[in-house]
Amino acid sequence: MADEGTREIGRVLETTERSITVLQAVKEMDGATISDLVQELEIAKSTVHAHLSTLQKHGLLAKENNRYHLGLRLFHLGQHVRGDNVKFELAGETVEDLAEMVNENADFTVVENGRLLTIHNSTNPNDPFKSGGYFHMHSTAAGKAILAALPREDVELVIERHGTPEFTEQTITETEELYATLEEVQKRGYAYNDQEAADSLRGVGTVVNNPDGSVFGALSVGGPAYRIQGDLLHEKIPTALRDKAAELEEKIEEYERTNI
Amino acid sequence: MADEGTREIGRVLETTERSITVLQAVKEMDGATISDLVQELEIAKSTVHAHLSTLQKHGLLAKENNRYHLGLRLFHLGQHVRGDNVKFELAGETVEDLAEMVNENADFTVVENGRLLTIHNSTNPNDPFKSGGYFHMHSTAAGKAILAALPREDVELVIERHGTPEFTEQTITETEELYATLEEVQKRGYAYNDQEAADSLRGVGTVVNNPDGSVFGALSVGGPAYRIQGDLLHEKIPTALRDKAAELEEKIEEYERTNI
DNA sequence: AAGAATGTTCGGGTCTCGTGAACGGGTAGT
DNA sequence: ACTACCCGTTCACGAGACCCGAACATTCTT
Repeated sequence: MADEGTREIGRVLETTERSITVLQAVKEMDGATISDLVQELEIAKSTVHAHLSTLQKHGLLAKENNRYHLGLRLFHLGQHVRGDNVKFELAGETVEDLAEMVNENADFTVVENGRLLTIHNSTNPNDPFKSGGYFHMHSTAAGKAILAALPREDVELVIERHGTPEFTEQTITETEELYATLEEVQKRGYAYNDQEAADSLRGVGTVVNNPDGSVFGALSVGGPAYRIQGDLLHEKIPTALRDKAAELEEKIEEYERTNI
Repeated sequence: MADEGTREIGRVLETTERSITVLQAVKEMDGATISDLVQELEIAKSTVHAHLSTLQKHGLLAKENNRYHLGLRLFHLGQHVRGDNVKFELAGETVEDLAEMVNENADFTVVENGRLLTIHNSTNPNDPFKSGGYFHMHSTAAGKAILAALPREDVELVIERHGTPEFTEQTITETEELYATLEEVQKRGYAYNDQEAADSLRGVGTVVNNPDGSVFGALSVGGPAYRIQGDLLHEKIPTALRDKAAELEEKIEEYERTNI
């Protein structure tokens, strides 16, 4: 579950990599025609065509009058990732509980390639942080909670790969300041995000560990700064997070004990 | 959105196809080692290794002590499919409304490669029909509602590709009987599923069309047979479905009018 | 109706993919 | 402790697939 073995991989197939590049480009352009892709990727038209055809044949892309979009099979595969992972299911239940307890939006996130990926969130309809989105770690409560639990060298790797871009005036962009903050987080047991990712948004997050002590992910609660303050921010949410994180870790431990 | 252009595709890249085959196998085996895959796919070990490395490098697969699983990037991509499609978002809202109206589980499904794919469902926690799953069309209310709206030749294609497997004693396995049922559905405006997919489960479904008249997907409501009966089954649910389907079609029409 | 732009098909040269065999690491069993 | 086995990883080479450019088909515009 941890982000293991990410460096130095054996042989790589260039054709498959190219197909993935095309897929990625279609995603980022929110649908594209062949000509769009030829311009964007600077690959011969016939080549792009072949990749698109192949991906379409398998449902990874869908074609709608000469525009290609991500295909529904990707949705199926994506749901499978989450649905067949008991630990994620348990985390989902915890998120729902947590959101109800504090009456604010809650979510569960994991690290993927040095960024935070939202696996579950309590979908108060129309909230901005839908599951499936990536976030930087240095500017979120969940991210800082996780970084504080990782060895220094892993933190360095994350920074090296994604930097510490500034999203608001509050964003921590200096690595020394970040390390200092992480030490505080470590002592406190949970992390704050005070309008560091977006203005007028606050959050609190705490790490969730695997039974073997490695990092599984993080639970966090967030919302508009005018609501997330005072007793709620400093007492109610941290307590709820602590309890629910401990509960989730227990559930995972029990599951692994009985099923492995 | 409709299942267009599925037949006869230009050139196909064998390397990419092989990678997709490996991905698919990992999914179906719910995680696999290299040796598992060698045995299953009958491809040289070094070849499997190269494909796995490539897929892992891009996050499509994840490795956990020599076992490969579907990677989190697939989850990200899958969410993107649904999240960036306004029509799906609108359908999601409709599903929530619908579930609340009738106080039973509701869902929205589309056709993908001749099968039904669940895009949204009203997640009463722990229900069995999570989104992302495939179902046969001949044995579900939503599937029959859609088939009834398609030209005969498309229905034939679906049957040709996936057959009419028998899930319960009630499943319609004879094509002639299916065609007769579809005509009834057409006249009635909605379809029933009386324990045809699983014992003691009933459902009602209706088609949702695009503004141009093509099929977009289907709304359906289902639950245990002891609850889904009498007035609820024959009046309340059909009425709610009709209203909500019409409402959804209007929203889509309005969206396309203002945004295209 | 003619032209422009875009999607699709086709053949050949080059580079990569697939393979079997050898290597290395870890585990179980004696 | 040692060995034998199993599994994952690397390597070199020949066969064959991929990438490209150009020609063809199709759709939309002027």
